[in-house]
Amino acid sequence: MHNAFTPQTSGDLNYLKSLNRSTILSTVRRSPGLSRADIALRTGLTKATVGSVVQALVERGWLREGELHARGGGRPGRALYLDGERHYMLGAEVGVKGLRLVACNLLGVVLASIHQEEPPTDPATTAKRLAALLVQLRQAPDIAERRCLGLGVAVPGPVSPRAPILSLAPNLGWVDIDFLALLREQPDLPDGVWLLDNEANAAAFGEFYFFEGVPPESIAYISAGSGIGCGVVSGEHFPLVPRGHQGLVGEIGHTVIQPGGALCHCGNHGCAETLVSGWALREALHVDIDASLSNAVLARAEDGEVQAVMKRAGEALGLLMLNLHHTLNPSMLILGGSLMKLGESLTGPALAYFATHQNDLLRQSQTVPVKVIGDSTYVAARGAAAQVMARAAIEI
Amino acid sequence: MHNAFTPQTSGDLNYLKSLNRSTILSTVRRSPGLSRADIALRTGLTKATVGSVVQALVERGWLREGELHARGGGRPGRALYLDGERHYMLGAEVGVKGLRLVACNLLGVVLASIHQEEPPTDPATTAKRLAALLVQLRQAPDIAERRCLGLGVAVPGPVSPRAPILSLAPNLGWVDIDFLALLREQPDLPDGVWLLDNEANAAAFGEFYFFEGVPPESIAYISAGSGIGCGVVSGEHFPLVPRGHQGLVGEIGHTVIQPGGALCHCGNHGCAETLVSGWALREALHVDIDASLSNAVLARAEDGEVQAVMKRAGEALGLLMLNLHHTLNPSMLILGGSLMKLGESLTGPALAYFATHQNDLLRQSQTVPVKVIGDSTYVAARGAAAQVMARAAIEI
DNA sequence: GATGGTTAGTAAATGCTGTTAACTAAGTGT
DNA sequence: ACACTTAGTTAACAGCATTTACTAACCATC
Repeated sequence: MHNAFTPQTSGDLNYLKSLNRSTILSTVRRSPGLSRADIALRTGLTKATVGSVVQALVERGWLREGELHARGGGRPGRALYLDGERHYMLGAEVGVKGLRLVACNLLGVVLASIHQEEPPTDPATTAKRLAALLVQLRQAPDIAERRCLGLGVAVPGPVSPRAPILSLAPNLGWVDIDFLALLREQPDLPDGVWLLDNEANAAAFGEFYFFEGVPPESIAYISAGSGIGCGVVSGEHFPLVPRGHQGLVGEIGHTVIQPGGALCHCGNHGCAETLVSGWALREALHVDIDASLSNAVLARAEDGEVQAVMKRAGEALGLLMLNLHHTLNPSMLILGGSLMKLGESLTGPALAYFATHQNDLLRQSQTVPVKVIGDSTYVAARGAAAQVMARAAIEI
Repeated sequence: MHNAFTPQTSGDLNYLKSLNRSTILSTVRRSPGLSRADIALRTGLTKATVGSVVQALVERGWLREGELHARGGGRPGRALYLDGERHYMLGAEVGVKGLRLVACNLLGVVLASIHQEEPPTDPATTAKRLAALLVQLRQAPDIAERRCLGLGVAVPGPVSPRAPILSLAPNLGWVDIDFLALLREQPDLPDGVWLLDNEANAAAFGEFYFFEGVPPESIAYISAGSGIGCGVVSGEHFPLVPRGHQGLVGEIGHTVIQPGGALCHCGNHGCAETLVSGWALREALHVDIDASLSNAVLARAEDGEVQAVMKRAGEALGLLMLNLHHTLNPSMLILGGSLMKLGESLTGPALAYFATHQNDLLRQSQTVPVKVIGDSTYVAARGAAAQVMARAAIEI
C-alpha cells in the first residue's frame, strides 16, 4: 500500500512490536514531555516494554531525553521528546499554480522550503523540475547531515486508493499519471518511503498530525483554491485518511447544492464549485486568469457587486461546512487553500452562515471549532512530509 | 468501547492472537469453503498458525469442517464453513413504528423473528416490552439449546461514539437515553456482548458483514423511512463504521440541497428530508399519519399530482446519492428503509437521476452498483446482531 | 498395484514478544 | 539516618508465530 497507514489485519510478532513502537511515538508526539512511566500508564503497556522500546528509539534518533520532572515524592521521571535533530522528511506539492517543497523535522518544523509559482506543464517535465528543486532543497545547511526518511508528494486530484497513481487532475489536464515513477527516473533523489496523495488529504493529515495544542479527535480540512476539496483524518495513534473506492472521499466541490444551478466544468449543474472556487469567483468578478484574485477583490472591496458575489460564495462555503458536518461529523473544521487570502470577505459570511444554521442535532452538543489558515502555501507539502514520517515510524 | 470494533493501538500477545483469530474467521465468512491452506495463503499466516487457530475455532463451535476439495494432484484440502448450529445472536430494532427482533446464526440466517407494529412510548416501558419479546423469542424451538453471544439494539437516532447512549431520537421525543441500562433491569435476558447503535449504522453493518456474493470494498446504506439516514462500512477483516464526533456521520437527511427551501423540523430550510422522507411525503400527499403511505401512493399511482411529488422526491434521493458519492465514495450503494415499499415510483426517478448525473470524476471509472432492498423490516435488527458477532469473535 | 510427485495438514524445536517480579536509582519527608 | 515513594532496569518466564521436518492423502504413470 502507498498510504501512510493501512492497519494490518493479521500479524506476527514483528507487527506487534512495530504497533507498540508507533503507539509510543505518537503518545510522545501528542503529549511532549511525558516520562516512560506516563507512557506506560497511558498506553497500557508495561514499564518494561516501554523502557526497552524507548531505549531503541533514543538510540535511533527518534526520541531524546529532556529535563527531570519535578513532582514531589519519589524519583522524578525523565521527560521525553521527539528528536528534531537527526532526521527529516521531504514534502512537495504539485499545485495548479506552481511547485512547493519543504523539508521538515519530526516535530513538523519546516527546516527549509522552496516555492516556484510557475504552473506545471506536462508530467515528465514537471517531475524533472521538481527533482531539481528537491536536490537544491537537500543542500540547505541544516539538512545535509541528517538522515532522510523519504518523500511525500501532494497532487491536485484524486489518487487511486489501490496504487500511488494520480487518476485525474482536471486543472492540469493530467489523467492516470504515475508521478512517482517519473520522479524515480530522476537522479540524486533520496531513498526511503515515497508516497503520493491528494492535496487536501495530505494537508488534512499534516494539520492533524502536527496539531499544536490539545489534539482534536478528528478533523476535516476544507481546501478552497481553484477547486474545492476536503480531507478527513481521525485516529489517535494511527491517523486514518478515508479515501473511498476511487479516492473521491471529500470531493465536496462537486456536491450539488443548487439543483438546476450554473453549469460546472464537471458536466453537472449547481455544484458547490460553481459558487465558491477560484475559477467561479474569477468568472463572476471578471478577473483575469493570471491576475491575483485576492488583490483584485481587496482592491474592489467597497464595490457592491463584489460584496454580493463574496457573500454568496461565503454562504455557499458555510453551507458546505454544514453539510460536511452532517455527513462526516469531524470534531474540528479547518479552512485552508488560496481562497483564504480573501480574508473576512469570504470567511465572514461562511462562518456566520455556519453559526446561524446549526440545527437541533448540532445545537445539542458543543459547537464545532473552526480554524482558518490564512496562508496555506506549504500546508499540503508539509502534510505529505507528515505522512512519510508516520509511515517510516512503522517501518523503522 | 461499545462499538463492534475499536482497532486496538497497542497490544500484548493476547491481542495478536485475537487479531489473527478474527482475521481467519472473517476470511471464512467472506469466502466460505476455503481450506486451511487457502487461508494461510490469503492471510499471510503460516500453515501452522492457521491450523492451530482453526482447531480451536472448530472445538468452540465457530467453524465446521465440510467436504474435501477435489482439485487434481496432492492431498485435497478440507473445506471450512462458519458453524451455524451452535451459537446465535439477538438483534432488535426500536423503530418509530414498532419493535423488530431477530435471532440469527453465524451465517446471518434469521432463525426466528418477531415484529410488533406499535410505536414505542417512553423508554422504560419500551425496554420492558422489548425484554418480554426477547424472552419470547429465545424460547423458539431451534434456539433454546444454542449459546447466545449477546444482544444488539438499533435505535432511530444518533448514538454517542463514546458511550452506548442514544443522544436524540427526534421522532420518539427521547433525549440522552441509556437504553441498555433500562434493558439490564429486566429479568431473564442473556449475558454476552451488549451493543447499541444507530439504526442506519446497524443496517449498513449487517448488509456488509453478511453480504451474499463477492463482498464489496465498502458500502453506504441509505435508510429512507420517517427520516433519512445513512450508514457507512468499510474494512475487509474488521468492518469499521465511522461515527464521527457526535455520532452524526451519515445524517444526510439534514444536508441542505435546496437553499431557502421548505422549513425542516430541525430548524433549517431545504434539508433533504423536506423533499424525501416519510413525513414530507405524507404532508405533500395529505396522507394521514396512521394510514399506510405505500398503499395510499400505490392506490393513486395514476394521479398526476402524486407522480409529480414522487418524481421530485426520487430526484432528491438521486441527488443525495450523488452527493454521498462525492463525499464518502463507497464502492456500493444500498437503498433500504420503509420508503422502498413505494417501489419504482420512487426508485425509478432516483436511479435515473443518479445515472444521468455522473460527472467526469465518476464517469472515469465503473459505475457504482446500487442495490435496492424492497423489504427491510429486519435489516437493522439483523445488523445489530451482526455487530454482536463481530465483537464476540474478538473476545472469544 | 507399486512408485514418485504433489499438496494438505500436524508436531516439535526455535526465536522473539510482552509480562512478571524483583531489583536499583533517585528523589521527599520525618 | 531512616522510611517512604515513584522511576526505571533487569532477568526469569510464558505465550505467540515461525521454521523445519514430518505424516496424510490424493494423482499420474509405469
